[in-house]
Amino acid sequence: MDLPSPQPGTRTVGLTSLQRQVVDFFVDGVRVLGLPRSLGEIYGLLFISTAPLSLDDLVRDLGISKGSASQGLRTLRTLGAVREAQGNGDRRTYYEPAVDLKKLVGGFIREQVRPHLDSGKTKLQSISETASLTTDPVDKEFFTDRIERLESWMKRGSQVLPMLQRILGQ
Amino acid sequence: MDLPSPQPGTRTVGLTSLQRQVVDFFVDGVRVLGLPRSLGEIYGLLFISTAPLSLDDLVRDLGISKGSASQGLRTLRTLGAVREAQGNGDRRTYYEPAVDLKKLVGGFIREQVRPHLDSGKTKLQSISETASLTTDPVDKEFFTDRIERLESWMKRGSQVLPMLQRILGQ
DNA sequence: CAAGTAGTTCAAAAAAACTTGAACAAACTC
DNA sequence: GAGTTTGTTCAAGTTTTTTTGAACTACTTG
Repeated sequence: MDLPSPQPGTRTVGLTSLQRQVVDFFVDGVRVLGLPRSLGEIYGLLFISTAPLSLDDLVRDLGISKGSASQGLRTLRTLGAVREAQGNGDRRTYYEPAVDLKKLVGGFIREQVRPHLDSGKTKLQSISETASLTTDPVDKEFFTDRIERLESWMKRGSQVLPMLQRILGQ
Repeated sequence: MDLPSPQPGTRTVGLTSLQRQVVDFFVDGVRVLGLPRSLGEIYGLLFISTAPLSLDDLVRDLGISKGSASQGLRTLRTLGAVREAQGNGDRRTYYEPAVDLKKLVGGFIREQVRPHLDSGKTKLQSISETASLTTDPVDKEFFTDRIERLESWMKRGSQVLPMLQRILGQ
């Protein structure tokens, strides 16, 4: 009744070769973004699935633990990269991928980039205060100059994000 | 003759509090970019130094190993984020930071982003070939649609990079 | 050219990040 | 309402990444 038992040492044995290739593609993709491998696996499989998948589907097909799947799905939901599929007469939850680049980029910016930009701005303020205590006028001018530069970097970063989202979104 | 000996368990003890704060700022910064902590430490210290620093300066002030400093400097050079300072009558090499945002972003794109985009495009081609073997016409149409979407994402990515660089550069 | 200095390399150690799985809570079913 | 099923949590285990440091190369200098 069961499918052929998995070859030991090999994960994602239940996948077709297309699925495996797409999963790999996204595993690489999320790695660039500094996100864990499992996110790429989950998103990738959803992306190339013709129907929504449940947590158990992911556990079985990807050969990952329930814990990984659960946490991965949560992160992907937070990022707006997956959503629950509607209307399948079933108790369990099925997921489908968000495939709108603008939305994906937006979620990434909101969750991963903005928080760092914001904390950077806070840090910069206290750096500025520390620098203001400098007594040597030559040093002080140099520090002020560098700090202004950092402030301009942060400002540009903030300006670029909405642009990025606009450019990438359709 | 020596400075007060370092407090055990604490690194970067040789730094002023301004230096420490700036180093922290960059440590956070490089982490977002998925680069190792030591790169942030090294770049941060160079950034807030009034004069170029040698490898030994970095080892002493940051409390990192010679190996880390050497490898970190190499990566930073590759990224175009530091360069050798000219004209100090001395055998050893002194480094100063590149402080032009355009150049920094350009180096990051060239070294860290482009290679992944390129390998992604290659992968996508072979995915496309695999999908073309699909017999079921409904599946085939779905796969084709998804792959086209990926292709459009990659294309947009490629288009955005130069724009980004332009927008951020001055 | 011997002794010293600057810097690199890379195997092994340490640290950080990710995944697992067992215990748990919540919701459903009969 | 006892027993399933679905999904979450988190401490412990595993894997991956980063750092260290000792051995080495290549200069330099007296």
